[in-house]
Amino acid sequence: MNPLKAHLNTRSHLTCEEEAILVRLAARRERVASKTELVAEGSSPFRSCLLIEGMAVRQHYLADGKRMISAVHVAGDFVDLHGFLMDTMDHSVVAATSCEVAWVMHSDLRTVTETQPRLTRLLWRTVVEDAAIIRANITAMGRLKPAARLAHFACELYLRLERVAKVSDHSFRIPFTQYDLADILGMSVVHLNRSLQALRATDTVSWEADLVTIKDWQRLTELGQFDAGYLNLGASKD
Amino acid sequence: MNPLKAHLNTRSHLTCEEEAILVRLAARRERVASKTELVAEGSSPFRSCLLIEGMAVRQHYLADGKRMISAVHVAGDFVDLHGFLMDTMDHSVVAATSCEVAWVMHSDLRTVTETQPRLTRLLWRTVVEDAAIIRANITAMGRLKPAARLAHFACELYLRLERVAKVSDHSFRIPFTQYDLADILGMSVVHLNRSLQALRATDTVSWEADLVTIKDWQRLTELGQFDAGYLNLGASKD
DNA sequence: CGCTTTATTGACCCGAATCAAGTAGAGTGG
DNA sequence: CCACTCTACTTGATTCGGGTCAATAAAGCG
Repeated sequence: MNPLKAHLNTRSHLTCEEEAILVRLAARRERVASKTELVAEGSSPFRSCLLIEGMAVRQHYLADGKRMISAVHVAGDFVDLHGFLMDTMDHSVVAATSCEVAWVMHSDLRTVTETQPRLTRLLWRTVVEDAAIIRANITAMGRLKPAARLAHFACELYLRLERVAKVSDHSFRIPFTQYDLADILGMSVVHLNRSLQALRATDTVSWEADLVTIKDWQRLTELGQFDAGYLNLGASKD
Repeated sequence: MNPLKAHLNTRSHLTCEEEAILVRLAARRERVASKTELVAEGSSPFRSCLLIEGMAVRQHYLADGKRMISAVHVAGDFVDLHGFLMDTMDHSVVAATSCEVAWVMHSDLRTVTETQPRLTRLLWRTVVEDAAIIRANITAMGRLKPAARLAHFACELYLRLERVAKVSDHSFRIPFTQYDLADILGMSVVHLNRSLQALRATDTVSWEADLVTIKDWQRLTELGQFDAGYLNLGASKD
């Protein structure tokens, strides 16, 4: 339960009652292997997946077999509140590492919306945050050069993982192969590889295998034109 | 009020009480000229903007002066529920045409969340929908060729405008200059122009000035690899 | 009727996809 | 323990898409 609490607590402090409700919601746990499909495309689920531990991606295959990853999720993310409100999923969610997940029944979420307005707003906000993240990625994809996009991606993940205590000593793990990264950033593997080398050459970050270490945050954010504002880590309205 | 009702009614039928509440929420009307900034970047608004009539874009300027448009909004869209839940805006919203807008006080929205769980879910859902749209655009940007992206964009806007009765006889108006379109799709104006010509050459759509007419929906959707699923026009859960 | 904004075209060149090959490490089985 | 295979990463060569620069129409508009 901790990561979601950590996630929500960044903004408003949860009351004891709210914490208790979250714990109860997330009681139904499961550990799944990497590459497990957590939410299938086209499905109409009756429960939503909350990531407790590990990372997952939202992905979509095009008719011509190309894959695009539209979002990356970390511990504490309520991966498919989408499914709670929409009837069918237009994409699938797949575990990128071994993950611990909690399955939250939609009927329980519904009860929350009927009885816990403040908690409802907090959950609603996580969707707004997700949207802000995707929007920032749109901007990055449309207007940044590949190496800058990689820098932006590293900055974003750094802060998101920090919030749930998954970084230590400026280092964190990105469990993606270069094929995954290419599908996240919308480019070819070959070019991704070269862009990654270009990024390494700036000496702002060390990125070997899945271990990423920030060496110069200041310059890295400039490179990626990264402005943390959209992650809204500050105080909340509620 | 009509467009939002039309928008929300596509999924669940609103009760009379809920309709009445929406009408009251949106009582504070204003007409603004094209290019008016409806929501400023960095602001922390106390009210949210509901588009009654016209179109608007979410945009963001990068440090180097480049602009990216991350979303397009049409009549009936609750343009910045974002601001209701987050503390500051990371981008601005600008009218793309002359618009009629309604200003909804956050305090009133808050009351809705405390007393109208079903309406709350419907509003929440509009945010989820927005996210789905942006995600589809990420996929399009990352993996589709420019002409296909234009086709995708036309398909999406067609269905969204149809929902609020803004299309007639397979035609609708896209009030964007080619500079705007370039910033929406993340490419240069010159190339956008050429891609548009390529799209016209397919004879699936007529696109002259701001008037777009679908000539062959079937082929246009194939071209843009457009699958309407993500717009979730079907029945709702609630 | 000038002036600005928008659309279009050509020339040039760099960036990025594709194709193809080679290397390295991890796991498997004889 | 070594050959075999698979996957991930890297590199080079080639081609083509798409950006930039520059110029010209065309169309509003004051």
